[in-house]
Amino acid sequence: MTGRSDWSSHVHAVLAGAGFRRGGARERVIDLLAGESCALSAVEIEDALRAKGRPTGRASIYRVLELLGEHDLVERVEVGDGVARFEPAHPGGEHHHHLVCDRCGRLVAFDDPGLERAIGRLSDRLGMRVDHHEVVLRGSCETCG
Amino acid sequence: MTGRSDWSSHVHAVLAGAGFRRGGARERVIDLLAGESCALSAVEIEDALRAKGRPTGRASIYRVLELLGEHDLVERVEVGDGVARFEPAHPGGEHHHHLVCDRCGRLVAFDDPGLERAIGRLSDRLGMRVDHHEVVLRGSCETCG
DNA sequence: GTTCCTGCAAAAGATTTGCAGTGAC
DNA sequence: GTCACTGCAAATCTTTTGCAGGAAC
Repeated sequence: MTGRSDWSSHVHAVLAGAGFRRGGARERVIDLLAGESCALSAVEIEDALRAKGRPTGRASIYRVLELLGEHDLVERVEVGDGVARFEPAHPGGEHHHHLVCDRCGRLVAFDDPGLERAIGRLSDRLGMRVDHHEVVLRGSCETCG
Repeated sequence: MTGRSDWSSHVHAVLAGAGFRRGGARERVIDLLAGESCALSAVEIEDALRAKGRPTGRASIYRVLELLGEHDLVERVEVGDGVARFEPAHPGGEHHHHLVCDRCGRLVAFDDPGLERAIGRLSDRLGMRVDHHEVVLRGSCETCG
């Protein structure tokens, strides 16, 4: 299992290797994401950073997320409400998917080896290169039951 | 298998049953979607209708899509480019998923019983009510291979 | 000192809403 | 005749871009 500070070090290593400098906004976004296990939108990141006394321009947040995305350091999650969310992408490849509660809007993460196997078999059957996949379930969470 | 005109009749029946009147824009959008097997965005619908000599206000298109969505008559598909796409939702429940080509952006539809079974088992295991699911694969299509 | 990074403000693109006119029932 | 449906225009919301100042190296 890949931990939080591992991800942060990995990110810094990849970006340094690609010749990028460090900067305040970048560090703040990476720090925040490293401490979150589930996906956050750009606005949620902005609000969280402001609440922590580390206000950061929204444009910078989008730029950091774009950069991280280009280097496969974050995973982009869209659940159908018109907002993109981002979460740390771990180099080992382990990942989870999401259930969206239709009543309260909450995002619940889960993983399922059987689902991963089914997608692997499907990729083989399709005969196309499949780099990435995303599964979104829609229903009601435990609280809203 | 549920055919195209079946879907159209189903839509009209559901909407009439819910007390909605008919109107030009609604008919035009329903007609168009009934003849499409894969997902279209609001702008693509607008362009297609204009090309057919049946121009329709974009706001009306969004309103029709919203109405159809509320009645589970269309399925909303988002593949990560910031645009919502819509396709007919068949009452029988049969549906397909999508592969997005990262090179040309093309949307390729597929279905896979094994994947559906895996999702069914997963839903049972989670112990939550799962009404709906969506799978998006990302890779390269046959043409871009 | 050069070049990248940041933040503000403006722009772009998708979607929603307000409102007056038209059409369905 | 009433009330829903439509289309335009304006507003809203998310995300992107331009640019000037500041920071990393």
